[in-house]
Amino acid sequence: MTAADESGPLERTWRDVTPPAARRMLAAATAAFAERGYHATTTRDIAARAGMSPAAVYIHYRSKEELLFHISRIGHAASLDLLTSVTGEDPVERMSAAVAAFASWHAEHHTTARVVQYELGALTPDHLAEVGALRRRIEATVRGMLEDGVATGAFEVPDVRGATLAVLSLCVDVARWYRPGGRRTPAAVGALHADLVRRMLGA
Amino acid sequence: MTAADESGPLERTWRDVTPPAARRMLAAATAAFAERGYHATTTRDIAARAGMSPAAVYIHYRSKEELLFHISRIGHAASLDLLTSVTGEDPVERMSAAVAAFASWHAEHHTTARVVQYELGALTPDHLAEVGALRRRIEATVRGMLEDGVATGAFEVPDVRGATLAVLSLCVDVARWYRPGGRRTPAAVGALHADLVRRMLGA
DNA sequence: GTCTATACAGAGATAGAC
DNA sequence: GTCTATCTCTGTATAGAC
Repeated sequence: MTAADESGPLERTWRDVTPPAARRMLAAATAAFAERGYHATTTRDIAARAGMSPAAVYIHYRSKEELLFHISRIGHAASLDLLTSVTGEDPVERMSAAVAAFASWHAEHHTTARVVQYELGALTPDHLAEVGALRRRIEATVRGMLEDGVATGAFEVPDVRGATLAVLSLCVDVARWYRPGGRRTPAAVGALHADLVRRMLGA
Repeated sequence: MTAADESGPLERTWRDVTPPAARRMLAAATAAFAERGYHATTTRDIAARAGMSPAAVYIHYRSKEELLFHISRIGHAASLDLLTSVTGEDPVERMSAAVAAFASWHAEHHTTARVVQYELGALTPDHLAEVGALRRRIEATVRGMLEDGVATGAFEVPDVRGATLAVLSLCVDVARWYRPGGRRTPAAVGALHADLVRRMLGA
């Protein structure tokens, strides 16, 4: 699949971005930023991947950083949605479902996830603040699930904040090591991590 | 502590690098790469942090990438040393000591660790291959400890390779979120992670 | 070994035609 | 909205004096 191909399931992240040219640019920039990093990527790279001229980048985005910001905001919102849409009576079940979804998202969408997790430093202070608010909600959601389980006695952890950090670490780090076509499918990564987290939390 | 200050314990990583000017440059480059990323760092930044002229970078290093390579190689070797120097009869004790050491290293030396873990993509193919060999030894060392524990029945894990990946994830990701002056000391991070890993492995 | 000065290439962003 | 052409600045690396 090329960066400009929007038909695959991987590109449903940009579904709501219009017009199509802006969406292609976003997908192209995500691929480029994930592969080489924000600062190593040139606006010419992005334009070429999107099949357009170098100047076309600036039709829909004011700057290269604004492109990054949109990717980061949409990516953070998508992963937050994933966590908040988890349901279930049992805290252990909720946590398992959340970890499976979150970890497999970091595998399936490892390009977007890499930009989301590792390019925060390239955002302007204002944009970083906006994304930071989403990140705090993500952390609070996981911590809430953990506290629920501790309250019912389903989890047994000495340090809730530390355990929250560890759960997020396990999932986020998937974006660093995951390679498509490797030993594990995204679903398998999710299942593996859900199991490891259950044990880590003493469920 | 400034980047050029070599007296602190944090700078013992570069102890064996001579002459002193080359060591200062390495420490300055590490600080800059960790703070802003390799590609966002200019050779002028590095030189200024080391208190020298822009051209001084090229007295001891052929290129900016060579500077990165030295940091990466020394950093990888240091963290591998940490793991291989762990001793003890009991596999659980060995794993706990290894995780505590490895995780706390990623906190204490979070600047070096960030360069080591997140700037591999900026290395030339030859340099990446050399560093890759060290990385495989690091992974094999952790996997070996895990297999030892499984053999004696001290650990109970369904997927040894997956668990190895998870143990490394937990430790490596410390370099991403750790901030000095935060809630936890490096030693506390090490202890927390050693405990979480013990439980994750069913010890 | 270190400096000042600078060559050369490449990057982000804009102008103006279509 | 998209293109071609280009402006301007910055960045890596080198030359040559001291």
